[in-house]
Amino acid sequence: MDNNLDLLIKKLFPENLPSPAELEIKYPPRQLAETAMVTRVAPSPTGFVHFGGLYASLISKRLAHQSNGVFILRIEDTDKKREVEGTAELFANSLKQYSIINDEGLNEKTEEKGSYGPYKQSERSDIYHAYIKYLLQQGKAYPCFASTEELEALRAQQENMGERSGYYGHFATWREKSVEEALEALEKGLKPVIRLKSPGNFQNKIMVDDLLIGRREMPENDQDIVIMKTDGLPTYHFAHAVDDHLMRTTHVIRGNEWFPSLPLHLQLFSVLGWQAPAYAHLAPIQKMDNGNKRKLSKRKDQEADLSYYKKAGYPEEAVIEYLLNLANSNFEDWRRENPNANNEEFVLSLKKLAKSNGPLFDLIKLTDISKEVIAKMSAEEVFTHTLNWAKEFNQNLAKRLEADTTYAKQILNIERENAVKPRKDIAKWSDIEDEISYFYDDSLNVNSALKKEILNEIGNNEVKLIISDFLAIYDIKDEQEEWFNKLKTVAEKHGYASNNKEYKASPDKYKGQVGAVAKLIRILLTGRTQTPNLCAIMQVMRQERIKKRLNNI
RNA sequence: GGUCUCUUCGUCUAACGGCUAGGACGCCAGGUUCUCAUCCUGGUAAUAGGGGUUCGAUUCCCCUAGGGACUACCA
Repeated sequence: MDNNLDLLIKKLFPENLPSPAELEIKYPPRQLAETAMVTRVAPSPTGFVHFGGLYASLISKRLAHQSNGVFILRIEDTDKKREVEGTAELFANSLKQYSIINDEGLNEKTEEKGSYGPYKQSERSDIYHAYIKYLLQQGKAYPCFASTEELEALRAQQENMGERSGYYGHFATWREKSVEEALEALEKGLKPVIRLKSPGNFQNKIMVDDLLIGRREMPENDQDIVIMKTDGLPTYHFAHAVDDHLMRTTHVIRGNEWFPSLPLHLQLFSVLGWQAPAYAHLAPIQKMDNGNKRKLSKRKDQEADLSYYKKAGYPEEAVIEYLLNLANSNFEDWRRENPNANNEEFVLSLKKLAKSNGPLFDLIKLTDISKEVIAKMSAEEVFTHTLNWAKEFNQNLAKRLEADTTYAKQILNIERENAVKPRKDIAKWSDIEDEISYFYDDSLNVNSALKKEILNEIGNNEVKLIISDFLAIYDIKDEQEEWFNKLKTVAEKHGYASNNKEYKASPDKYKGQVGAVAKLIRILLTGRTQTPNLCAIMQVMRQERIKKRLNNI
């Protein structure tokens, strides 16, 4: 009997495998302080980076680094059918862009760092096999040759009878089969999966602890779940237990879709004789869809994919601050008290994460945060970010910026570095093109409807007189106050009140007020009725351009 | 169906069982400014419903309703 079991195991795993004891030595407990947290993010490479993945990564990384611990990036590529090549690198790259640097695992150059690897599950087969072999020897796991059709039939039957579906109890037929029967099936060329022989009873209740959800009662796991698929790769559940034990993870932070699997995972740790890590299950970020909330989904929501923010040109910092705000609502209080601090200085608290079922994604809130973030940047920073963005997503803008970088930076500095209250009208780099277009002669619409309108309103001759009077006294070096005084002088000369109060007091005495003259100049100069400070704009535009535009009636 | 979980302004959320349920975003109104973006003032709006326990319930308990997750050889 024992000989036959050995034979079966040898047929299943002919290769030379390390023993569990050897693996314990190879991956020893980490020499870290008691309070240090070892966390990891473990994406499966399916072609894109999910917004929720960034959220979990941010929290995991912050908690690890705040406690002088370790943050790991592990790639869960055990599903060969769904795998999209290059996603692992994409993930590492994206994290890096958002300043979420992992201490161990893959980096953006497809190299690995850290001594607890490999960090790609597809390269850890020997490790998983070692433990599966061990469980088989112990009689805690068994091969199962049930076909997909058989399993489907079983499920249908269970549904008909109103029973819980799954492979458990007396439904788990291969659990009771002899080693000889397994050998026989093997002889026929059938490929088995390996199942856990669950020691659990569904009637038993166990207490599970979650750092966010709290202490909860759940039924024990009694499902003989698959731990190794026919292709020899482990399932998520098994790989999770093995990897997080061997990598000495202390805190597993992941989406709460895993919460129902917690009894199973605790059982796996117990069967393997290991201490389970602490768990924190995060609520997924959701979206309103026909009046119902649902998880952000890749297929339906473009904002689920991280590349959406990149393409639109939201600064990474803004996205991070939005997520920090979702994670800990006191972040915005902290930000108000520390307006210029780096958000890295904010101490993230696991306890303050909301328990609710998941916040709704709010683009308007992100936009607000983004405007604040950009308002604090220097012209140089805005220029660099915009140029980098434009090189990838808007070639024309990139060319324009590079053609005269000094001019571009001057434009971007209007009401920025010298301003008491910097402008807050840019939420993303893609907004810039329109913001600055009228500074460039090839983008100015010289025959705009607005221009015709104002010329009609005031009269061509009158406009010419106003403009020539203004140009006669205007000096490019004029600062705000002087500039405005000159504007008032011209306004008064042509029958406009120099301030609003006077005009309102006796509207009959005037054609209008100084604002009307400003409006005229603004339209001739920019083709718009709404722009930043005109005086600042004119200083940047330079004398020749001003003359040319103002005289082009 | 089964297991689990959640529910406070439109949204994100705060409130040892104890002030008029607080803040932020949005929206609205007023003020400042050459227009806009700002900035300042004010306003709008919530404890899902029903029972208990209690001097007192957003908070504790029960029921109902609704939402979400899981229920694969996917993660």
